[in-house]
Parts: sequence; structure tokens; C-alpha cells
Amino acid sequence: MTAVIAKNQLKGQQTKAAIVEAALGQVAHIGLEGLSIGTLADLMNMSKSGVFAHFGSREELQISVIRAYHARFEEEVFYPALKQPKGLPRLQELFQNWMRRTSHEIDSGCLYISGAVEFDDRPGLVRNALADSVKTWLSAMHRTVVQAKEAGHLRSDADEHQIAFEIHGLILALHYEARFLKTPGSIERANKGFVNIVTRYGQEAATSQLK
Amino acid sequence: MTAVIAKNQLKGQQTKAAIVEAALGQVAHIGLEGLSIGTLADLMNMSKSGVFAHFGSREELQISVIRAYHARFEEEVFYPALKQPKGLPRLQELFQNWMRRTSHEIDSGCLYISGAVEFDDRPGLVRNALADSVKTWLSAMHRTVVQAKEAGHLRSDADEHQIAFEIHGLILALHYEARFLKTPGSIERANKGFVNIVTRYGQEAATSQLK
DNA sequence: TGCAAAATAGAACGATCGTTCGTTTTATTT
DNA sequence: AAATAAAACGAACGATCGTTCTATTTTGCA
Repeated sequence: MTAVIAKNQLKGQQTKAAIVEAALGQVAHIGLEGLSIGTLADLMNMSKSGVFAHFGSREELQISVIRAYHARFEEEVFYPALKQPKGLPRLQELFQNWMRRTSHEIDSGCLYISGAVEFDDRPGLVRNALADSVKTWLSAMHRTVVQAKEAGHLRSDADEHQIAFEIHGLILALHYEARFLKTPGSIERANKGFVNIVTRYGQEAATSQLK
Repeated sequence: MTAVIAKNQLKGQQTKAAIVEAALGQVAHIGLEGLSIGTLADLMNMSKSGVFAHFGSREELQISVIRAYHARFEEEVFYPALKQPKGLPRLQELFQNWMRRTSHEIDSGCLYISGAVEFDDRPGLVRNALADSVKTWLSAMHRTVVQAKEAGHLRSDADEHQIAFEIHGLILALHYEARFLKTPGSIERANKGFVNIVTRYGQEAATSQLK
């Protein structure tokens, strides 16, 4: 199956995919701005111009990396959560998946966080791709909160945007304190924060079973 | 008074201070890594080597900028809060000052946030200076929470580190969503989040007067 | 097997960077 | 005012960067 696809693929597309894969690993550590075509070429045992030709510009390479990161994020965090029924269970699963991924990124770095800092003042195609990708994810998260309220799992006066904002803050604080400051116990605090949010906004009947 | 000090200063020290001041403005927008001695020299109407000579290395320039940022942060956020009595009033003032500063930094950028991303994987003197500076501030914030609990303004089972963590998350989410994504209403959400925290952990008697 | 197209290599470019060095200008002190 | 020290300049270096151009190799198909 995979072999069939590979056969129909021109060799260049396979190589391109491999380059993006390698770039993804680089970018996690050094950021989109730190990404160097020369270093990447060495890593791939290719010439600089050989790597370059697949993208035509550095910007296009960066955008390709963003797209790949986005796809992986969806696969790892969002889609698996759809197995849970709408409402608090799905929201809880979503957060747990996000936490798992962020925990790993304590070592490798998060493109959505480093990219935001690198491009918050720099207009252009890269910034647009990055912002669109992040907005798509945050919207999905917000939608899950809305569904939890519709399902009657959250208090009727709960502000869905406020909840999404506070959850986002927990993830950002985890990444900052664990990755940069290396503060112990950050993961537990992020988890505790989520429980606090659910407790504050949740309906008694729905949240009591979450322990 | 100021003139007397200036008279005792060698000219070089005045220039150095002016360079750091200009660098501070640059760094807010483009980050510590984006800081260029050449660009800075143009901005100062000086030669590259003239600017360079004051620091001896780029790293030393970056560290000087961090120290200047730290001093300004203290002056603007921490010291003014000491006028309030220990406990919830001081914590509240601290948060308000922090919020005011972060609100301004939606336009200019925050060194503690951009620096964390740029140096979370890069050991060295710059990283150390930055991390020390941030830790000093977060410790001061944590201490203020401890005092609020000691004053009986927070529940006796309140976890001070947890509270500091959640407050930090609010500021980070504000910066991310307002500066990068330009999401409207972020400031209000951060403020609301603080009220939520105080409500959850606060003693009835102490928090009721906060509205 | 042979041929066209796609993929890769290699060298060179202009720009920018931090840094060094010798010189010259400006401040400060005697 | 002369002597000394500090500050600023200007040119150059070596490295790295993205990008361009031409030549060569490899691939896929008839």
C-alpha cells in the first residue's frame, strides 16, 4: 500500500518529505529563524542547492515545516480525542493529549510557542501560515468547550472563551517553567489547574465522576 | 543632583548607558538574538567598533540589556506594590502592575518571554543572566502569595506554588493571544482569571471586599 | 536501450555578522 | 597648555547565510 504510493511518487517528493522531516527536528530545537539550509543539507548528505531546489525559497521551506507540524499535532492531539463522546470526556481527553505532547516538548521545544515569539512582529507568509495553524487548533479546542456546555457538563453561565484562555495559559506556563526554568512539579501544576477550571465551571453532576 | 553625578561620570559610561537604552528598545521588538551591533551603531550615529568597544563582546551587550530590563521591571512592577500592606492587597497591586506592563508589551514585546524561547536550549552566560532575572521576579511573586496566606487572606490549604503558576499562565496567555494572534478581549480574560484564582483560594472575609 | 525530464551537485555572488587592529579624535588630569 | 588616558573611528577579516546559475547525474518512461 505504502509501496504503491511510493512507486507513483517521483523520487523528488520522497526526498522533499525527508527534508521536511529532518527540518522539523531541527526547528523544534533552534526555531524557524535558526533553521539553516546549509546545516540541513549536511544532515541530509546533500548539497545546499539540492535542498534549496525543492522549495525555491527559505520561506517556502519554513511554511512546509509548519504544515508538517500542524498535521502531526492534529494526529496526536485532536483526532484521538474524537473517540470520546462530546462534552467533558472529550475535552478532558483533548487536554490530556495536549499535555502529553507538551510534556515531550519540554525537551524538544514547541513550534507554536517559539514561532509566535519569532514572528509576532514580522508580517509575511510564514507568520500567516503559523497564525492560521494555531488559530485552527485553538478554535477546535474552544469548540470542544462549547460542546461541553451544550451537553450540560458546564454551568450555563460559563464563558467558553474564558475557559479556553485559561487552559491555554496552563500549557504556556508549563512549557515556560519546565523547559526554560526547569522548575520541578510543573506538569502536576498544569494538571491541577485543569481540574480547578473544570471544578469551577462544571456542573456538579458531570464533574463529580471525574474525581 | 543629576548633573553632579554626570560630571563625575566618564563620558564613556554615559554613552554606554545610552547604547543599552537604545538596545533595550531594539531587543523588545526583535529579540536578543536579533540584536545587531551594526544596526545599533547606525541608530546611535556611531561606528560599529565604537559601540563594540563598550562591551567587548556581543554576549556582554546582551547581558547588559537583560540587567537594564530587570531594573526597569522591578521599578515598574515590584517596588510600587510594596506600598500596599502585605497580603491580598499587595498581591492584587502586584498583578495589576504586571498587567499594565504586559499590556504595553503587547506592542513592544517582552524580553522575559522572547528570551526564554531563544535561550531555552542554549547554555551560557546570557541564558544564566536571563534565567536568574526571571527566577528573581517569580520568587518575589511567590513570596507575595505566601504572605497573603500568612495574613489569613487565603485558605489554609492553598498551594502557593500552584497559585503563582496559574497567575504566570494568565500573563503568558495574554501575551501570546494579544500580541501574536491579536485576539480581542485578552486583557479582560487575564483580569477575570485573576479574580477566579482569588475567589477559589481566598477566604470569604478577605476576598468579599475585592468585589 | 535510449531519451527527455527531473534531481542533485558545485561554484560563486552579495550581504551581514561579530570581531580585531591600528589610528585618530576627544576628554580628563597635571 | 602640555601630557596622558579614554573613546571613537574605519578598514579589514573570516565565517555564514540565502540565492543564482550552469553542469552533471539520476530517474522514469517509451
